[in-house]
Amino acid sequence: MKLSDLIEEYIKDIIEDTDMVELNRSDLATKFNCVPSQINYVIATRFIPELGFYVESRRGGGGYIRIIKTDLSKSENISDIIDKIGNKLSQSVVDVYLREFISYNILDEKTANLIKIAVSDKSLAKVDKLNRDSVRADIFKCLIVNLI
Amino acid sequence: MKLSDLIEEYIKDIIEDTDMVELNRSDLATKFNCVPSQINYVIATRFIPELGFYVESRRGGGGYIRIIKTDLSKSENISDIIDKIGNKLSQSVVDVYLREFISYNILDEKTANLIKIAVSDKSLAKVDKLNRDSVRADIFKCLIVNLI
DNA sequence: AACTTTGACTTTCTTTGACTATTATACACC
DNA sequence: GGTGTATAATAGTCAAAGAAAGTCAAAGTT
Repeated sequence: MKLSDLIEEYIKDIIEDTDMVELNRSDLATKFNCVPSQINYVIATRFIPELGFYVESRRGGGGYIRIIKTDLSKSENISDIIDKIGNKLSQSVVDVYLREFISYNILDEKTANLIKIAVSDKSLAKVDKLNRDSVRADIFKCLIVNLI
Repeated sequence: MKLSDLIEEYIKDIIEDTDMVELNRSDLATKFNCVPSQINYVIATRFIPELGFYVESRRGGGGYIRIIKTDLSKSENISDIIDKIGNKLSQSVVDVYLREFISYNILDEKTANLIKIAVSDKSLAKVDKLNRDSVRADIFKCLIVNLI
């Protein structure tokens, strides 16, 4: 079995109980006798939001990598939805998606409204216009992936 | 290892009751077995005005460092809170706000989590770093205003 | 070709220590 | 007793060193 797979398994075993792990990158690297960046590789390829993982970290003394499992129990094909969304989104297309999600009971109205605000032009006023639709898509997808 | 976190926690424990602490820098440093300036570091990074702390001090004999917490729950209304937030926000400061909002029942956990994701570095990956904290602040404030 | 492993380089956060600034107190002098 | 001055007791500042984690591309595998 591949090293990355072993590391993945190791991490998932820990997460199983509490839906959360806090790793020390270099310790883990030492444990598996690999370079630290291998850990990043494993995380980047296996603990992605599409699979229901949320990752946060801190550098410096006492640093950590924290992986949180967000409950995916509902739909199985979020990644299909995400794929379809693409990497640019106008405000009006967001509305269409949200209405769709509501009608399929994927989201409730309150949540949908919150998302709408988060990705509105008002929220993104400081993002330059050329970039805005792709930032909007990022936030939108991040939210969808983590909410559904 | 995470000395600063310990010191932060220690101070916050004391503040909790009375919304105020008066510290003796060198005693505290001795207690935590560190150099006095570490205390300044902790204060400078964790007890900032954006988070509702006001710090005053005096040197010389009988000197002190006094940290006063200006309670969010005492804010008259949302606009006070928004004002306090300022126009730049790091991810970690967002976390602190969200925890605070939860503890004052201003937000429920689910909503807070959604906001956290909406303004995470992951969502904002395409916003260039110089701008990111101010975009984050915009989205955050927009959401707060519309949710509360 | 796609996936994995490795390593050099970067960025961020923390700890430490030398040096500086301010305030209180003790003591001398009138 | 008031005034000025030295000394001690604090706290502040800043930069260097240390401790993680992140990035990215080259090399290796399948």
